[in-house]
Amino acid sequence: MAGTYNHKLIEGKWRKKWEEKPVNVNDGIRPKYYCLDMFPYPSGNGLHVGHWRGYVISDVWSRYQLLHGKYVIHPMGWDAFGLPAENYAIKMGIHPAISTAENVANIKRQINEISAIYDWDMEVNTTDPNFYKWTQWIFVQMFKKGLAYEKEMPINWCPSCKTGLANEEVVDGKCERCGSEVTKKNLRQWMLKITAYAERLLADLDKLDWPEKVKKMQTDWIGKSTGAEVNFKVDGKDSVITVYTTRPDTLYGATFMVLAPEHALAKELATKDTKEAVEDYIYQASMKSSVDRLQDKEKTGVFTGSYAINPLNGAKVPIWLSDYVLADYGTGAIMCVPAHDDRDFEFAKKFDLPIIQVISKDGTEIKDMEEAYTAASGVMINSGEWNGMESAVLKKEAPKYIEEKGYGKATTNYKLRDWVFSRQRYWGEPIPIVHCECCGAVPIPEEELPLLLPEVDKYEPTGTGESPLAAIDEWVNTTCPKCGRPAKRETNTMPQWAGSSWYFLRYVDNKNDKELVSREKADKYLPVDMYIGGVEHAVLHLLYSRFYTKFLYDIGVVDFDEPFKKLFNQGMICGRDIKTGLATKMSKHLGNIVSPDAIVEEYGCDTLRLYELFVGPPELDSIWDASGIEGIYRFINRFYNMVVTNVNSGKNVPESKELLKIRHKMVYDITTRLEQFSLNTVVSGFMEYNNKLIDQTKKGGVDIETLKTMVILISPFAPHIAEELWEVLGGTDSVFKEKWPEYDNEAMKDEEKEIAVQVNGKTRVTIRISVDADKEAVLSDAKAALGNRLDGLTIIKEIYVPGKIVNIVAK
RNA sequence: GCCGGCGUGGCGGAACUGGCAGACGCACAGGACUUAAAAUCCUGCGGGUGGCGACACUCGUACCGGUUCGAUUCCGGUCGCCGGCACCA
Repeated sequence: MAGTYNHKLIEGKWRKKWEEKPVNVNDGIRPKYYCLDMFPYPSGNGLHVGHWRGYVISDVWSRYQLLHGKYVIHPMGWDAFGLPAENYAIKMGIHPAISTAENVANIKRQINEISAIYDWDMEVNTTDPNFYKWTQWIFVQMFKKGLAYEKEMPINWCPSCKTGLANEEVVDGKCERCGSEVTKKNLRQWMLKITAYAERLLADLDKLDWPEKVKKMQTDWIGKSTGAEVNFKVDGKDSVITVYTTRPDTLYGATFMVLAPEHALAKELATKDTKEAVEDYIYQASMKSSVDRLQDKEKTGVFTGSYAINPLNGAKVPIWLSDYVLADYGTGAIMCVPAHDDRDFEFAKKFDLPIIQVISKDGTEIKDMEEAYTAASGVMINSGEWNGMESAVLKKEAPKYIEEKGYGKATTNYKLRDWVFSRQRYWGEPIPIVHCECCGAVPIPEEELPLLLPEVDKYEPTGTGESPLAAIDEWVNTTCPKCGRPAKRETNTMPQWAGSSWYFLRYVDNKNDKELVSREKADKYLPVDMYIGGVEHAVLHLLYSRFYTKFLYDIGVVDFDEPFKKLFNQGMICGRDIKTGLATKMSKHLGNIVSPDAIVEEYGCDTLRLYELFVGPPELDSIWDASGIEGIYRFINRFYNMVVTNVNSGKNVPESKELLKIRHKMVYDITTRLEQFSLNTVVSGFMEYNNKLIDQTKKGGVDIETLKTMVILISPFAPHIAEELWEVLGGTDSVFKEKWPEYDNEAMKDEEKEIAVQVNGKTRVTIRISVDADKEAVLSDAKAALGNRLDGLTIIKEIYVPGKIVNIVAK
């Protein structure tokens, strides 16, 4: 009987049948369920087993929804703009469109090996003009609403990629993509005003069924703080300096003020004596890269020679410049309270500035402070009319007070910055703008979209801050759509995020040439119910997509303002570093990429699907260890043989109480584990129940209904063998036309149970009890089972937790 | 530095709201079948002590302590690893 399972025959047979007759079709009646994968970048390296895992997880979930009577929207597409294809073009002289198409074909072949229920009629590709037409259209809408604007500014510049980067793309002062140190460069940039949505992006996180970790990362990234802006007059001048503080309660403790070197007033605050030093400091600061600025541990600064007046008490405080104050956050100027802020304390110590304590633990002043007192609560001292107040209370009331007195106003600030949206590279969506001397920046009329990416001779970035498009005169020179006079095209392209920020909307209406998505289809099929992908997109892609969706909601394209209701982040599959043996990311460079192709060939798709899940909890990183595959393959064989043996025996075993109990428990276990996304334990559950049913087979056989139930349960995980066995069990149509089984608590109940009997918390024996036995009966059984173990002990307490445990406390 | 998460056999990992720690699988060992091997099937498999023996006792979920009849689970502290943020006033 053994060895009759043939994965090649079975998988080939069902793949063909599904192709002829898909199992997931839209009949217009079933409710929709949208289960989305983060679409891949079509890399030349192809897929490795780590990519597979995410796609297996989403397919299991999709098929599970299918078995709940849903029409599952489960599409796939390609995030195909971006640097690797362009770098390859520079090296090999092959047009990115060609290498991208080759890579797409290869990866599509690999994805089909998964046998997921992807609907390829919905396929999208961000580099397809029919797709990027709408990426450009969104940009034009944003421009019209004032959300896309130009700005000359120092931006993060990667000297290796020769392009500007968004803040989010700079990691530890280095380029997220290539690891080069990021410098600053003054360039005219297109910006998207994501800050206009900061509050909504923050508040609406509450609506989402997302991992807390991701919500927290977004919360931190948005970085909301509340406080007050306070106006300080400059002594002897007309100027006013506004500072932002989250601790207006400490205003009496402000002993100096610091401005960012880039602050507009920095130069004019200098006096005759300080002019040279001040200008030198400003120059030095402008030369520093962001990395230098971060790495300087020691604080630097220079006194301007001017003083500011504290509006509250009229105190004269010196004004300093220092690069520890950021120019682009708050007002670029701060009041310094060294007694209660670590950074101000350090600065005060270094430059010997006064320290005044205004919050105290118990009303007394600390003598010779050695570090700032940063505790959030305490009693106010040295603070005039505020003395004796609780600082936490004052912190809340002070902004109002400051506003009433006319010293400033209550303010909210966000760390989130506007999004640097232009890239000086070739392989991206051209920004659909024309620069006209008379009319300024003019968007290309919507009916002229898409603005096609032209052919170029050289893909190489110029390095001057202009994209290769700038070299194509006949493309650059055009006429103004508004006044018709000669004008020049914008030559920057969009970042890779542009397409991925909205692609999920397009799948459901990918051939529409009138609209981005019809409102009818959007209402019917969107938004995404479940989004599955890696945690590396926790801020970038997921924040941008939320921003785009909110914008499209505001202009009436869609009727929802959050794109992804539920999010699941799968862990990475790591390889081992060949030298050190340590777990590490799979990479071509390390030569430790495991391709799924050979595994599918040898063991089959079902085995690999199950193994991908069995390696560990889906949300955690796992290390790939090929030796475990054998175990799954053995399990599939045993399962196949178990079912076939029972069918061939011709016994037609009736469903006994025992079999019924196994069946219902099995449905309960598998369903609850699956609902909790504990997919590794679902697989081990299949093994457990298979072992039980093998026992039953030996004892006399298993009834058909139980076999059918197990086949349905396993079908989302191992669809080919499930279909095959469904047919063996007499099914005439696909197993995916069935309903997910339900369990009955009554049928699952045990009449008898084995429980542990403990003495002083240590298990001594186990006894079998009837579930509805009363406490006395159980305790007397337990004592009898313990026998002479209680001899010489005095029983202090007897505990029986019904159906669980007996514990006798004795001395 | 701040904020999260984690730490269980030789290995991957289980253990639902505190209730028999180590499910399931890998590796390993022994046995059956076979002329033999592979495959398959059966048995064992955290450490220690005692016993020919079924077994008994004991330690054990990073470490120290606490709460509890009972702690891998809850609380406090220490160490280690991983992730996020990092002069945001």
